[in-house]
Amino acid sequence: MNAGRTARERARAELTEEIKTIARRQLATDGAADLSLRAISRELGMVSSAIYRYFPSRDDLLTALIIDAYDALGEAAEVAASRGYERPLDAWLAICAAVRDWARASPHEYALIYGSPISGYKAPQTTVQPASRVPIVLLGLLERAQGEGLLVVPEDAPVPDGVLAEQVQVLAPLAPGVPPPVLLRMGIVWTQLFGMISFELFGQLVGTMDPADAFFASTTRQMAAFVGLN
Amino acid sequence: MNAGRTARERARAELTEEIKTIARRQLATDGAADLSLRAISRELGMVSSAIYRYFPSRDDLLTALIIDAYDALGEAAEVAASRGYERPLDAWLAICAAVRDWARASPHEYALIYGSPISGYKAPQTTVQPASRVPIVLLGLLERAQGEGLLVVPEDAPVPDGVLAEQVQVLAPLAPGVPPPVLLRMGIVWTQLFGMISFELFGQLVGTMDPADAFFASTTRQMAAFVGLN
DNA sequence: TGTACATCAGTGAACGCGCGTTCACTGATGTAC
DNA sequence: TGTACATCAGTGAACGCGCGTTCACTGATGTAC
Repeated sequence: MNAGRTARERARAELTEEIKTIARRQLATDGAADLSLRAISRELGMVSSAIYRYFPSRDDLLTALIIDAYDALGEAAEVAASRGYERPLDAWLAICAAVRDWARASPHEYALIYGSPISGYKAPQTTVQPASRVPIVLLGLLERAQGEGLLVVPEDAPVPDGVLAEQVQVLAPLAPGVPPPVLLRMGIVWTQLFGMISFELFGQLVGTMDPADAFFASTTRQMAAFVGLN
Repeated sequence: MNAGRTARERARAELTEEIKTIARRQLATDGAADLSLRAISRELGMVSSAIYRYFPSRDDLLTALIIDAYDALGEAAEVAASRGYERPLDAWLAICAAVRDWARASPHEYALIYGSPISGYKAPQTTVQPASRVPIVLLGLLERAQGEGLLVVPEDAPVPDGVLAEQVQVLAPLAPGVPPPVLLRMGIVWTQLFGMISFELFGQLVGTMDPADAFFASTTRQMAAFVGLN
């Protein structure tokens, strides 16, 4: 391990991580808009300009945090998916739970990627691939269920046509063999999952479905049936 | 009109509105976190301390904007609901479209109320009632459909039990006579609606379902069936 | 193995900026008699 | 209707704070011969 890396390279990698760790902690207390390079450097015990050796600007640090967040969430979903459940339904429930658990454990990182856009910040292309990990997991699950004959296309699921049919086709390569009506429903259920989690974390469920454990459990089960996983 | 109001009172009401209008415009360019009383006063041509005659603090201005946003959205939904559609299904589609249209026309006000919480800001109780207007409209629609015999409880809709049953009961007074399985599904569909709109506005659909018109239309139709409106 | 040079991490000072809020004040508007 | 007083809108200066970014620099680490 660390073969061929100089002390300088190791120190650099460590400090880069440390900066991100402190930034994440700041995120948790102040939110993304108040993320401050000066505050980070203070906590590091360094002069403020030193940060610029590691991140060329505040936006670059934000981008790194966003990518890390998508990756952490994506990995949580992938881990849940590969835990070897016999029934795709159980894998589905596990993935949904993993996404929610990660969000509840890291609410500010969740808000960073699924909350309101940050003013003045434009996400670069590099965030696209990490952002797609969860959808890919979900489509992969459908694909597997379909292959095992455990996907029963719901009778009332409409076949998309027109523009929508084309848009749904974009998903097809990630789940060949899964019929378009199911792909469309996965899109719906995908927005449902994150909508529900956002409502829970952002306080919209207070007074009704909060605490949301029971609501979440029932909903993910119903959504499974909605896409044809039984 | 304006009976009994002094010139002072009128001027005060007008300036209060003007401050909020400028604030909303600032929201649209900079986001809520960057909302600045000094910038508003500059645009008003007044000295920065003058704002304090109208809003005791920045947080109070934010609260006013939040309440206005909830009220504007609530009213849009109420107007759509009372347009006299024969079929509850059409009223449902109209309400969903009205919510989306308002959100697309006022994306920053939408983000203010349904986006990430604003750091350091704690919403007071006064926002609760305006926030409940959309859910009340949706429950009222179910109630009406039920009364007209146009609500067909879906066969596969599970009856909530345990904690969930109690939570669903909180909604019951707003839609007496509507069976618990449908109330629960309305909760699900409510999170779906806003999840889908947030994804559209916050850029999460880019690359797949964006532009989202077709996706939105198909989804709201399927969600109507999901709650039993046909 | 030792030396000369290049690379890079971190310093410290500075630039130019913006913010929310308080406070004593002037002068206009409103009210009571 | 006119006067005396109270209310309130807006001023201007100040307090105390924080920010991102640049730049010339010192000194430590790494590399080539």
